[in-house]
Amino acid sequence: MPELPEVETVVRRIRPTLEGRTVEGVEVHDARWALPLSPAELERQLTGRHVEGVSRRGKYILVALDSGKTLVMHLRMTGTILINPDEEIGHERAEFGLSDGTRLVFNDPRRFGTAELITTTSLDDYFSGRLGLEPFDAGFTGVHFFGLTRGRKAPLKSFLLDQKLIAGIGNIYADEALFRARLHPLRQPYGLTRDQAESLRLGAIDALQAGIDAGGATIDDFRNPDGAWGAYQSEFLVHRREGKDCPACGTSIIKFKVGGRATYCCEACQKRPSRIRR
DNA sequence: CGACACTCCTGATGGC
DNA sequence: TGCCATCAGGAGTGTC
Repeated sequence: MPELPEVETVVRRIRPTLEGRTVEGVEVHDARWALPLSPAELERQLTGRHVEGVSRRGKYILVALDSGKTLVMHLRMTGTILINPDEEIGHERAEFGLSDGTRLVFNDPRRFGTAELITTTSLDDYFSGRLGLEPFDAGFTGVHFFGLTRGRKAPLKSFLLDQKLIAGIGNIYADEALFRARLHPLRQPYGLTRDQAESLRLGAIDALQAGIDAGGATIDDFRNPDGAWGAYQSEFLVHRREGKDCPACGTSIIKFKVGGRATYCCEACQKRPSRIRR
C-alpha cells in the first residue's frame, strides 16, 4: 500500500529519469485513469512536453511540465510506476516514451490509481482542501500537532489517517506510529496530554523516516520503479503481526478494526481506553 | 464542521 | 477441485 515512504521512494527513483527529458509518446490504455479527460486529450496534452520537475505532496506524485500544467498522479492501493520493465505485467494503465528511449509504465491491478492535469500555479488551491501539513514539514511542530488534536473525538487511528489533517500517513504507518508512542488506536485525540501528543508526532516522523530509509514496504503489490521490493515490511513492529510477540514486551499482538481498517497493536504497551466520550 | 457509511476495483485467501 | 464469500484500503462523496 503506497504511503508517504513508498511514494517518496518512487519519486526519488523517477526524478533523474524524467527531469530534463521530453515526453515523446503517451499511451493511455485505461480511460478511467485519465478521467475527467479522455485518453486522447491527455495524450495530446502530454506529448512533446518537457519535464521541468518531479516532486511529491503527501501521497501524490507531481510531474511539472513546460506547458504550465502539472501531471498529478496517485497510486492509491495497488499502483506502481516501473522504468523499462523486463516484461509485460498485465495491468498497464498508461505508458510514456521519453526522449532518451526510456519507457515508463503506470501499472495498477485494481484501477484505483488516477492522473489529473492541474495548472501549476493553482496547485496550492488544489491541495489546500485535501492535504494538511506532512510530518516532515517545518511547520509540523509540537504546537501545531497538539492543536490538531484539540476537540477531536474520532479514534487516534482515524485521526492519523485523515489526509486533511496530516498528509502521507496510511494504514501501515498509523499502526507503527501509535505503537512507537505507546498509545492505543482507540484513544481520542482531544484526551492526549502535550507529552503524549509529542510522542505521537515523533513516532509518526520516526516511522515514516524508517520506511523511507528501507525503500518503502511491500505487502501485496508495491515495487520500486526498478521492480524491486521494499524492505520495511520486515521491520514492522506491530502491523500485520497478529499473534506474534510484541517487540517491546513479548505480549501477543492483537488485530481488530477501527473505522473499517485492520488495526494492530499490543494492548500491554498501548493501554486500551476505559471509556470513550462522545 | 465532525463523524461515518458507502463506493470504486480486482486479486488473494479461506471455508466447505 | 471448484465455487463463493470475504478481505485488502486511499480518497472522494453523501448524509446526518
